[in-house]
Amino acid sequence: MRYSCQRKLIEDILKGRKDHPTADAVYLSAREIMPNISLGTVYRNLKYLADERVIDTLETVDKRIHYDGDRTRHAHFICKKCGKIIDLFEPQELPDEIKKLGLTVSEEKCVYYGECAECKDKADKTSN
Amino acid sequence: MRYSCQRKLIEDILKGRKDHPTADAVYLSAREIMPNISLGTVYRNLKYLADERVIDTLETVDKRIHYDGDRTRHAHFICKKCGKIIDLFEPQELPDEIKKLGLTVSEEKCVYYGECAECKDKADKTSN
DNA sequence: TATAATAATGATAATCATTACTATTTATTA
DNA sequence: TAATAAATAGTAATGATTATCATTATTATA
Repeated sequence: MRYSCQRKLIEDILKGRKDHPTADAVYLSAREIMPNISLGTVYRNLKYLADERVIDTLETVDKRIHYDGDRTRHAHFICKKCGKIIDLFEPQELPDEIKKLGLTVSEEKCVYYGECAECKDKADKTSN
Repeated sequence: MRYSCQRKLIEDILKGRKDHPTADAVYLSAREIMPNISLGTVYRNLKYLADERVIDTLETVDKRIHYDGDRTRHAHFICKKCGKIIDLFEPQELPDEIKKLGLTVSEEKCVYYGECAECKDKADKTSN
């Protein structure tokens, strides 16, 4: 593994933020520091880092890949109204069927969709 | 909601199978019965049925939408080796944080990735 | 039942996120 | 330092999904 400054930058950007940016968002951040980094390099390295399990990916209904620099085991909640993604760190047990069916889990991707507290408040206010 | 024969066919196809086909696979099945149905119609109706919550969608690392005619609450396991998708019907509890953070969940999409029993067996045999 | 209103279709073009390609640059190794 | 290999920037290609639009089918209503 050859660590180019571009790859380092991309990893640092992702590790340094707590949200779940798409490749495009990472590209925008990267260009602030390295103005002529190319989008292809960002994609290539995000893919590379994900393959190497340095970062995680999050597949959502928006059909864009969201990247997650936090590899501690956690689930996600996505608000269908505002799009906000919330981390859920409390550990969950694996379904019993996993063991029964002889499956080996290497990755968990639990995503819950619904309405966040803020959007619920807003909805309540406007209905009065 | 106007129920065209195409929409009915697409719903029936999905309800009639236990796998998780992509739009393309549904299109192939549909053409066997209605040879000049268009791919656009298949996409349009799958989207429509998903929006109406008649069917479910499954977003995976392959970046294609998989459709699921079974709307009973269940999780999925995807084998990284053979790509097989296995339904996990045993109910799981929602993370406690959902309640604590005041979130309302309308949809759950839990996907586990790993190795299925068959692929594990094959790997064991070849290593001997 | 005929008609008006409108929703859905088939065919095709457009979109857009992601990947592949290629000449060039950069890093590593001998 | 030269040879080897990997990574980059820039750009073209890919491929799943959507949008468009003229035409057809479905539903409601007179």
